Amino acid sequence: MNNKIYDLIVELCENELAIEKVYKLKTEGILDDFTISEMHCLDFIGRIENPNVTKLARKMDITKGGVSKMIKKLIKKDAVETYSSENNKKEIYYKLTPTGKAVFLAHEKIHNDWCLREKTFFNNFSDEELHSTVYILEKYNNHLKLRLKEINKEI
Amino acid sequence: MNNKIYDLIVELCENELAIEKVYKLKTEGILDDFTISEMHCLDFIGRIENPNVTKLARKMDITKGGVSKMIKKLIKKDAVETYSSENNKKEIYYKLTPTGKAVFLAHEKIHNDWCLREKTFFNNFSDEELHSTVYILEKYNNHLKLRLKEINKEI
DNA sequence: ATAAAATTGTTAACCGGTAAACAAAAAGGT
DNA sequence: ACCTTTTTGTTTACCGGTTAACAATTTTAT
Repeated sequence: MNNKIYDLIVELCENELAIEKVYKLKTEGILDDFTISEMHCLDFIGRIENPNVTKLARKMDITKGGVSKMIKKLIKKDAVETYSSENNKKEIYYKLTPTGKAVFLAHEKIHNDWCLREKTFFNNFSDEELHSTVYILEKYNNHLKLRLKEINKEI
Repeated sequence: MNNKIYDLIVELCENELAIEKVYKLKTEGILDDFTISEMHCLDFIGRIENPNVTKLARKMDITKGGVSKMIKKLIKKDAVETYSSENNKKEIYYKLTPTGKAVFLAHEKIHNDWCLREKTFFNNFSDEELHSTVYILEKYNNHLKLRLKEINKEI
């Protein structure tokens, strides 16, 4: 039994990845002018307080260089604009333009609809089954986080 | 309860992704000369019967172009060589050189060790908990596969 | 047998992201 | 106040992968 579960988890991740891969093909309207990565970036800009490249890189788990380039594109597409504080001339902050906000909202709606639909799937199971699964998944997530720390320490 | 489980699954995927991201940093020896993607490709070449670009692309779930370029690199690194059949002058097949086999085996060992270690983690749970989780994960994997088919049909 | 259709592998231009080097600005220690 | 260290954002060259167009070969239909 405990042999099967890990394989199922691996398969789960593969399935989620495959779905994310084709997901862009479903978007329409204003979202069609933006890639998934750009939507993702706009999403973070819309949620973080005074976002700059460094904060965004940390939250998005990609490099500063990657964020920097993406922001440039988003500015060119008129979805993002910059602002800065008076007492710090090094940091540059970003905020959504009206276009950016429209993308943010459209993307948020799709995401929420998707999550809702996925969550209702789990109504098919008994409380006991759900409880056990939540228990195991919580433990395994903690385990993975420890593993990640281990690997980072070893380097 | 069924609200929590989907969030845990999302988190699980993020954790697995984060681990895969840093994993390369742990390799040593002959594996150091190859990237994770190259190891992954060698793995498929070692397992598929008469692999050609098309078969590999299908199994690896990437494009033929992507495979074509990667193989070129692997040939240059002397990990892969080509062969062909007499009754088909269009298809090109690939096989591992001794170097490629060495990488294949080293990578396989690391992978097996990792899987084994992960699997033992689930010894910590009761049969009942494991049974429920396996049940739900199996159902959810089927659900995701259906979703994937749906999305592909819509396009 | 031959013409049309499908399949195979390659290439060019691009996308999203990385690593490393860099200049500019800020923070800290003395 | 001054020098050192740290932090910030950008850039360059690259990696892995995609899309679309392409030539070559094979398959299919008639």
